[in-house]
This record gives sequence, structure tokens and C-alpha cells, in this order.
Amino acid sequence: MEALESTMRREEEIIGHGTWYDKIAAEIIERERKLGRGLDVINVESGVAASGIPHIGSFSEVTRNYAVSLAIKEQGYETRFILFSDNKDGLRSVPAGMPDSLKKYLGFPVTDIPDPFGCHESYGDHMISLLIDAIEEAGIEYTLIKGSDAYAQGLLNEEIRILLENAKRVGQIVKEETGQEKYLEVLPYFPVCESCGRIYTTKAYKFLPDENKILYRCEGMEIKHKWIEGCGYEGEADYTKGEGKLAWKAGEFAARWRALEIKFEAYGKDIADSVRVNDRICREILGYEPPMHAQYEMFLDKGGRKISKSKGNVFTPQLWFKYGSPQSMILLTLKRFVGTRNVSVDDIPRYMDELDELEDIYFGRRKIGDPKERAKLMGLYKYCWFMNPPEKPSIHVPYNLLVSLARVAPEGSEYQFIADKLRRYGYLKNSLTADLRKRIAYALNWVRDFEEAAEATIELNEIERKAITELVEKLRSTEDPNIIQSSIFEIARANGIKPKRFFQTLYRILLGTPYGPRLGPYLIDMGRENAIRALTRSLTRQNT
RNA sequence: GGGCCCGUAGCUCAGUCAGGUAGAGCGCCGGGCUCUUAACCCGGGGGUCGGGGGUUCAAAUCCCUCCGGGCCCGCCA
Repeated sequence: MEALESTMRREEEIIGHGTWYDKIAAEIIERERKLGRGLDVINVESGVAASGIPHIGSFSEVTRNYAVSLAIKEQGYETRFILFSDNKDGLRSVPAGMPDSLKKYLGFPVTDIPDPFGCHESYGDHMISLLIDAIEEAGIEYTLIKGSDAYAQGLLNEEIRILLENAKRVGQIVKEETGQEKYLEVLPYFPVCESCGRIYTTKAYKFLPDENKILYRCEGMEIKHKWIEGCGYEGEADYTKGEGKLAWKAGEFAARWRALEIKFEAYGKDIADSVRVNDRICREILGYEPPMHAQYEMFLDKGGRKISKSKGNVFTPQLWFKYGSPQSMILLTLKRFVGTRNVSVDDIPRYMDELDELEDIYFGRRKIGDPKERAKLMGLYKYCWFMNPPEKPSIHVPYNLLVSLARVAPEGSEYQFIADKLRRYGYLKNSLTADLRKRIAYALNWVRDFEEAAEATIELNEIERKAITELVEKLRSTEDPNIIQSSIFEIARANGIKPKRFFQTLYRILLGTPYGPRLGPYLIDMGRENAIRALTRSLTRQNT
């Protein structure tokens, strides 16, 4: 009786699809209702950097905010998801893996730096396009606003004017919240130097409200413990023409929130201070109640393996997509919002399998007793597909099994080999599905990049050498897998070797592991000539 | 100096944000199969949920506190 009541009570409590995103959405709606701001369109923003290679953190910034936006929609309200690209930000350092020639552009707005790869209009465009590619592959619908356009089109004009008119109070708030006194003296606006093109080197010292102008000197600035020299130029910038940008910490967020009527923005803890300052500026100076927030922890690289060492690359969505589906990566980013995440490529198989598990739950193939838990997991699955889940479940093959098969799949006929095995194991009835082909491709990439099996040198005694020589002769005489299979046993016994031991030796020679697929067919699958060569090589190696 | 996160089985971690019988994978032990795909299947051991206090009918979960590990901010973005 009690249990029944509590079950019913819990069932009634389920909000939306039962996830954290649904709960946040409900809170946003409730908050807006109380504020009386109108609920016709509820905007959610995600601000993304364009100054470095987009990594897993940039991706999750977008997916998390987008999920909230979707949750709002699921509760029957119109919403718009805005992706704001900070491409007016200056280049502060040359990211690892980027050409050294970028050094001369330190301090330049990234939208003004030529694309070192030559495929986009600017360095900033190149970077943001990498992120856009990933989120489009993930199926995210967004409205992109580039900082450069926003400023050039005067989107923030009114807010900039108010902030400049109230620069003293802005400076005071920054000081109170962070202890930094800089903006008590400097205007919260960085003009782009008309002479040298740098942005952080300028010091804005006077605002001329009647002319929409800001007077500045190009003095230079210390960024990341390095001094970026200014050119000494003195000039004036017209803020209505986008000849500069607001200081991020001293009101730029606030200006965006008000101008774009943002009602929610989740952010990483690294910018917590800036958000706190901007909340106050937004409320106290711009007269706009700031959006609701959620703070999330960062993603940290575990490092290791071959990845960062050989290629010096950060953990990018593109990297993930080599070994796992977009949905598996979305799962990683949406599953939890609390807690620091240490991620590495090692985790990809786990998330691939977990997604299959969620799919089973979603399609009712796996029962979850607790209705709340069930709703949450089904909801999570739907969010992983951003509310467009497949109509039918896919064929689920454990990632590790595919990796094992990929490891031993003969070169040139990988898909056929793996499909054969999968049919034998009962995973597959007919031909490969498109989804399964992708999964196989992931596993093949995995094996190729992480498990390049060194053909081990094995200590062979005289008897084993004789046995292997006999096997090679046998291989030359037949193509019948079953005969070969039997021969292995026969040869082993004839030479007084336990078959099991002989198999292990052969696996070590061919695969580097003491186990493997049924050898008779495999030796044919891998190409009889290849097999003979590998076995012969193992004999000659002994002699050196 | 300010803030945040983590501590759960031998290992890696879920579970904590919506309190309701402590879980998974790997590893380990035993068994099935043994002219063999490593797989897989069945069974097993194993945890004072970092310590202490509090709230509650009920706490890994909420609150306070202490210990240990880590991160972010304190320039700029």
C-alpha cells in the first residue's frame, strides 16, 4: 500500500522526459512566468570560442544548451537556439599544431586573421566551421550569430552605449565581484587599432557620446604572461560600426543577453566569475534580468595512448567520430552535468555499448521497473537523438566483439569476413545494414590506430619449426579450410605437440595473441599466400 | 585568496541533481564447450559507499564538519 502510493506519487512527478534538461526547462518557464516577460519565444544561447580548435568541451557546451532548448520545446513553448561565435576575440596564443606563422597575428581579432589552411575566409571562420560540422552531424538546429556581424550590424549598439555611459559603475561591479580594478580606469570596450589591426593592445580612455566614438591609444597588453606590443597609435573608434568589441568580463555577455533576449545559458566553471559579473551588470545597469544559468564542470583529457603524443591533437569531435557515432558522443556530454569528466578515446566503446542499452530500454526490449528511472533513461536516449530517434532498433553488436573481429579481419575483405562471422554468431541474418557498416568502420579505425599488431617474434624449438614447415607445405597443397583445420591437429599430434599449444603458437605468430578465430578458414581468409609468408617469416627470424 | 569537483568491489567507474533492498564492465575462482573464434553461457567470492555528526519511517544520495586527491578563477578570453 505504502509502496504503491509512493510509486504513484513518483510517477506523477515526472517532468517532460524525466531528465535534468526537462527539469531545467520547467524552471526556466516558471521563472519567466514570474518575471512576466512573456513566453512567446524562449531563447537559449551558447557562446563558443573561435580562437582555437573546437574540442569536446566546445561540443558539450553546445549539446547541453541545445538539449535545454529542446526540452523547452517539448513542453510546448517556442524556443530558439542561438550559437554565438566569439570571432571578434583576439588571438592570444598560437594553438598547438598550428603554423608558427600565426605568431605575427597575436592580438588580432580571429575574424581578421587569414585562414592558414586557405579554405575559409578567416582563421576564426575555419575554427568555427570545425564545430559547425560536428554539430550538424549531430543533428543540431541552430541560429548562428557571428560576433563580427553582430557588432558590424549594430545589434548591440544600445547596450554598448549604456555600458559606456555607465562605465564607472561597470568598473565598480567588476571590482566588487573579482577584485580587479582595471575597469575603474579603462572603458569596457576594446577598439581594433586602426593602424596595426590588434585589439587587446588598445586602451579606451574616453567616450564621446554625441559622436558614438571612443578614443584609444594602442599601448600593448600582457596576455598569458606575454607582452603584446602596441603600435602607439592614437585613434577613435565608432562602436556603431563594429570597430571594436566589449570586454568579455565587463559587460559583453550582459549586452548579448539583453539584445538577444536570452533566457537561459549554461556555462563552464572556467568562466564563472565573468558570468557573475555580467549577471550584475545586466540587472543593475542594463535593466534586464539575466538569463537563468547552469554551471557545468570541464572535460579533462586523460591523455595517453598514441593520440596526443604522435599527433599533438586535442580531443576533438572529429576524433570521436572516427571511432564512435555522434550519438555516443552526445551521450557522454548529456548523461551527467555535474562532476569533472576525464575522458579519453578509451571510453568510446563504453558509450557505444551504453547507447545500445538505452536503445533497448527505449524500444521496450529491456524492462526497467522504476517508472521514474525508465522515463529518465528513455528520455536520455531521445535527447541523444535530439528528439529524432530511429523508428526501429539497430543491430547491436558489442563494440569489443567488432574490435576483435576487426583485429583479425583479413586485409581487403574486412567487411565480408566480419559479416560472415556475425551471421554465424546470430547477430546478422541478411546483408550488412548501413548502420552496421559504420560500426565496422569504427572498429577497423580503432584497430588500425591503437592496436597495430606487431608481428611478434616467437621463440620456436626444433619440433615447432618442423611442424610449421609441414603446415606451410600443407597450405601450398590445398585451399580447403576443413582440411587445413584438421591438418593442424594432425601435424601437432604427429610431432608430439599438444594441439592447444600448437594453436597458441600459430596465433602468436599470425596475430600476436595466444588465441584467435578458427584457423583453417582464417588462413584462407587472410590469403593463402599471406599466411605462408607470415609462417615462413617466423622460421627465418629464428635464424638471425 | 575565492570557487568547484571527486573519494563506492582488486581495477575503471555508474548510481547522488527527483532519498526507497548497493550496481556494471574488466580481473579473479569454479563449471559448461574441448577437431577451438579470444567470444559466449552458468555459478562464486568480494564493498565500514573516505571519517564523524545531523535531518528522515528510510541516506551512497539531503545538511554540517573533518581528512585525502584534483580542477577552475585570481592576466585575457
